[in-house]
Amino acid sequence: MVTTKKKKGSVRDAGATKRRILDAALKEFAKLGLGGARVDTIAESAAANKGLIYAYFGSKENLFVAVLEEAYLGIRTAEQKLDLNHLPAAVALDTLVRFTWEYYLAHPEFLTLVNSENLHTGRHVKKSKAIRDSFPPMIEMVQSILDRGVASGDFRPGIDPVQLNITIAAIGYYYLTNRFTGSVIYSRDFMDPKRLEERLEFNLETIRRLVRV
Amino acid sequence: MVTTKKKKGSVRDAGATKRRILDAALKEFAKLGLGGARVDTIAESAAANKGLIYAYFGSKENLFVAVLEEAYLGIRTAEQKLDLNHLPAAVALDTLVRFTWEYYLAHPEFLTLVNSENLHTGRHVKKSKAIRDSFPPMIEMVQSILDRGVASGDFRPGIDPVQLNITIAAIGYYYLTNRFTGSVIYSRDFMDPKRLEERLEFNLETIRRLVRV
Amino acid sequence: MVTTKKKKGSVRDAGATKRRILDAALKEFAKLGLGGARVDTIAESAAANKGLIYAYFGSKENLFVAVLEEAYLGIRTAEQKLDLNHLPAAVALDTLVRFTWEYYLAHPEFLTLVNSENLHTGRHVKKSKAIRDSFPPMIEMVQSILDRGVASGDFRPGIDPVQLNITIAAIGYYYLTNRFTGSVIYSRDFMDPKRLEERLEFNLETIRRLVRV
Amino acid sequence: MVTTKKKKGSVRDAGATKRRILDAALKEFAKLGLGGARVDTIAESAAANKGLIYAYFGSKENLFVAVLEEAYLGIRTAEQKLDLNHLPAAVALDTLVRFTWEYYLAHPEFLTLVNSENLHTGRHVKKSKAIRDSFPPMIEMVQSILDRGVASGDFRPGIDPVQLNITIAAIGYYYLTNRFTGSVIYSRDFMDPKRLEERLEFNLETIRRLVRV
DNA sequence: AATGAATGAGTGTTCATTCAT
DNA sequence: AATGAATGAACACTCATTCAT
Repeated sequence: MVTTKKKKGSVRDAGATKRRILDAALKEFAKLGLGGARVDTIAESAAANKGLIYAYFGSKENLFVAVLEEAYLGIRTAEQKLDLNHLPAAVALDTLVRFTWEYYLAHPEFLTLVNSENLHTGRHVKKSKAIRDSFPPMIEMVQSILDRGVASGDFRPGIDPVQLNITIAAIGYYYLTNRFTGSVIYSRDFMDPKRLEERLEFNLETIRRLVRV
Repeated sequence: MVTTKKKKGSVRDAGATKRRILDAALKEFAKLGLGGARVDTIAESAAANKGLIYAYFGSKENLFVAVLEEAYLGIRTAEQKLDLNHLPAAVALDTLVRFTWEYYLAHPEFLTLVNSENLHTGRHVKKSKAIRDSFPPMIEMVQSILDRGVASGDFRPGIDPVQLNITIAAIGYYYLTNRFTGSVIYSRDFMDPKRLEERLEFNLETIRRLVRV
Repeated sequence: MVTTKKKKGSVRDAGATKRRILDAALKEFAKLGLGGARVDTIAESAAANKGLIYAYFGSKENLFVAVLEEAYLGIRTAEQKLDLNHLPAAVALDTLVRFTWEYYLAHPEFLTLVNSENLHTGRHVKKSKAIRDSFPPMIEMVQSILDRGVASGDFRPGIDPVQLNITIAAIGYYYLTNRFTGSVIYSRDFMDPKRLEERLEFNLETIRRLVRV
Repeated sequence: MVTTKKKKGSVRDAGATKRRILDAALKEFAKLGLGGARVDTIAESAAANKGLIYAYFGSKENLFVAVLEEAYLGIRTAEQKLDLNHLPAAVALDTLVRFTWEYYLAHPEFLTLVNSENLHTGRHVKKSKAIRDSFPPMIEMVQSILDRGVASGDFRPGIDPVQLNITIAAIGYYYLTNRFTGSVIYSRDFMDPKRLEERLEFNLETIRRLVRV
């Protein structure tokens, strides 16, 4: 039996090629934004042909949407795995704050992608039903944590889960995306491990105080 | 008799032309970032010749630095005018939180500029001594508010003014820069006046709770 | 049935396109020098897209180096074909003088290219190992002619082959590159066939007298 | 009596300003050729305003003509001062060869200017009656040297003074304008004092042998 | 499925020249 | 006589996209 001949690493495997393109695109878009990213660079670092990008995704912009979608689904999926509903409210909230921080730290591309998308007025996110659909469950989960905390007497009532969620994101996100200007302006290395630990603690305290009675 | 007006607004006044260029550049950079901004567009909307941009600023990048510098000094100057040292600590802190929020709301360009600068790893901010020098006094001011609050028994001790400041910025900044994705994702109009008011209140509460004993 | 011809001469043949670019570039650089040459003009007269020039050569300057290299190797190759080592010394030297003259006449681009390169202080020639390596064999050949001439009693000893070579080049080169100012200044048409013939004879005599005992 | 007020070194002295412009232009044109020269650079290094260049010379090209004219007249004037008619033919000819070499060495700008003018097909030289008129006397002088040499039995008859003159120029000019490519190609420093001396001797020998009986 | 040659509309930047003062 | 602000036409180079093979 004859096996199909290969060239380079490209195995005439549409799925694998698509995967490599998405990975390369994520890196490129994360590093340079939608406008700054170069299709040539993506093709090269995906060890794929430029034409394939157009065959599979149609345009640079569509590729960006695909990448953005994967990024949003990535964080949502990881979040769901936390299984916060089985934890006491206070622990669940701490876990969420910690998870958010650590996810951002491990996936700085996510932050740049979201920034880039907002620079472009959210034009692409609007198109993606997958992204829009991924959020309500998350809000519900936060709501449920809040409800349980109120029931247990640990949390004060009346907290808007959306506002809370935005704040949890904000205090991690801002520190990390603005780490470059921050490091210069405040004369501290924002990425020093000690500093990162310190920031996480500060954020945990911020959220604990925000919800407690 | 009326003095003869020249075509466009250009009256062979270098200062005025520079001003128009800076204003136009701020808008363009804010809307599209450093990479996405077009020198042609800036020239056109400044009613200035493209060559003049190069005569006065040397390069698109230098122009960005000039704009960035103005933007940073703008917020710093406005902040100083608050004269927070003459207010009771709790009032001063509320004022700072409110000011930060309102400044961001009134100057959304500032946020995009900072985002763009961070996309470019803070390369330009490093070059500007004016920007670096503008921050220490601000930190001192926050420190002084904290000190007074601790002295009056209103605030708990041991709060890092830098972390506090970052958090004050974060909870406003994040909501506003990510208003486009936010509006889609959370299915609410982030810019609705009611929502804005609500967010400001939430932020005030967040910071009050963070510092109190 | 006739095979369908593509528009222009571009048949998606990288080699052919490169060739056309080099040919067009040679003409343009020869006519206007490195600084005066226009990439657009080269692209147009090569019936190639401007982008391809950059894809293949990287920059205008690199293209110039490629052209310069071809030009130098062209004259060196033609010289080698003369096979002077099998001729009596005096004949060989006459042949070299005549060849040099005729090559310059047939390839005036070579002269302009070298002038342009010297205006740019030889910056590009330094980079090209191919050019540097092409000269030593030529000097050896001239040396060998001189040796044979001395051995046969026709030439005087002690002549530096490099100085001789420079002089052979000089008396042809100068007349031809400066033919425009020369024609005006000396009120004669430097390119008149009679005049050219006359100059060649004068040069032959100059070199014969220079080497004879 | 009131003396006119001055600003900088600019004395509101049309003559002096013109002089400074011409000097600066000579340097710039010599270094970069007509095409490569920058009007701004000339203005700056002449400590003159760009507008003045246009007021005095009309255009960059006219300025080039003025510079070219001065350069040609400069060498012609220096040549006349040699007063070769009072010297024995052989000495006069040696003196001319030596003078030509030394003038080129001391005024490398002259060579670049002439090269640039030939790149532009002698367009400007044609316009200058002053340049055209300066040559016939020189040819007559060479003719007279040749005549005296023939009469004294030192030189052979029938030598064309124009061809001789071209050769005298060529053997110096070529070596010097092509000193950059030459140094690379022949692996010797063409500007080393020893080498220069050696070349002059070689040239003197070349011309002596060319004219002798 | 995959390649790489080819395209055209930009993009930042430069520069000779003009003109109001 | 002198200045410097202003202009517009280039210019080298880039890049998303298309297409023949």
